[in-house]
Amino acid sequence: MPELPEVENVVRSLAPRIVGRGIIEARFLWPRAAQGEPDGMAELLSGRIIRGVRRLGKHILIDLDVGLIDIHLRMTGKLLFGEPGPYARAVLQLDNGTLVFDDVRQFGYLVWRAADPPAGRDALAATADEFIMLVRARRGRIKPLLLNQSVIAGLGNIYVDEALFRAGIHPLAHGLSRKRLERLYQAISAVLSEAIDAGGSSISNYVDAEGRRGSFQRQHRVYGRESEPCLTCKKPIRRIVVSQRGTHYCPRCQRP
DNA sequence: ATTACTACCTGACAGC
DNA sequence: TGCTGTCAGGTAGTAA
Repeated sequence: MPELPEVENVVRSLAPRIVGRGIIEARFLWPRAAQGEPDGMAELLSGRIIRGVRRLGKHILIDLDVGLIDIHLRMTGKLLFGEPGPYARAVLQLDNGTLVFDDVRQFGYLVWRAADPPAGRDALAATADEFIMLVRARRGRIKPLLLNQSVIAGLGNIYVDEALFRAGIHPLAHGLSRKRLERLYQAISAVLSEAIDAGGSSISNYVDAEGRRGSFQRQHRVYGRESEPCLTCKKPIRRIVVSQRGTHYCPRCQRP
């Protein structure tokens, strides 16, 4: 579920409670959350000191005195303080409390790594020139390209649809001009920073590490608005499938 | 390089 | 109340 703005809010809510703390013990309640190495991971994590926490694309990276923890929430992962519930997959006992990795669908993971995971250029960190170069080096349709984390990291289904709408670009467009890519870059930067400021989008169950929901879902212009009137031209928003993902766009405002 | 399809999972919701 | 099918903020693997 979480994309860049949600992960950013998780990181910000995590920082004041975990940076500088020690990890007393790590327990994996679901071995696959440790990518099949629960004992080894628990061993590597216990006794470590947390030096910092940051975001890379959709990854949460917790820097330790030795290596780091790489957490990916995938669709339903959450990090929460407090007692583990029925969907707890891993528990970090810190010297000041308990951090629980919760994940209904069990797609996410929490693993120790010696160094950062591979990732494309972070969508918020990229400059306009970098963004344009990266996109122009590829041939395919714009939506699948923006979803490809090894090119630009952080965008997911909601924010791609929202950014393409704001830029007036059809999700299947390709070979875009420099001018249209500049407009797309501005749209991406704007939608991501507005969403971060709104605490992210909580459509069903996203919450940050303090359990707070976001409110950006109220500012979605196309995502989840199939058949509703376009906020610009009143034409009904259309839903198609692109890359096996529900894709929302305005057939009048977004031309190929 | 790009696309298409399957798989990993559970839960919410619509329609019968 | 079921039951069935569809959908979901993601990504890996495999094949064409």
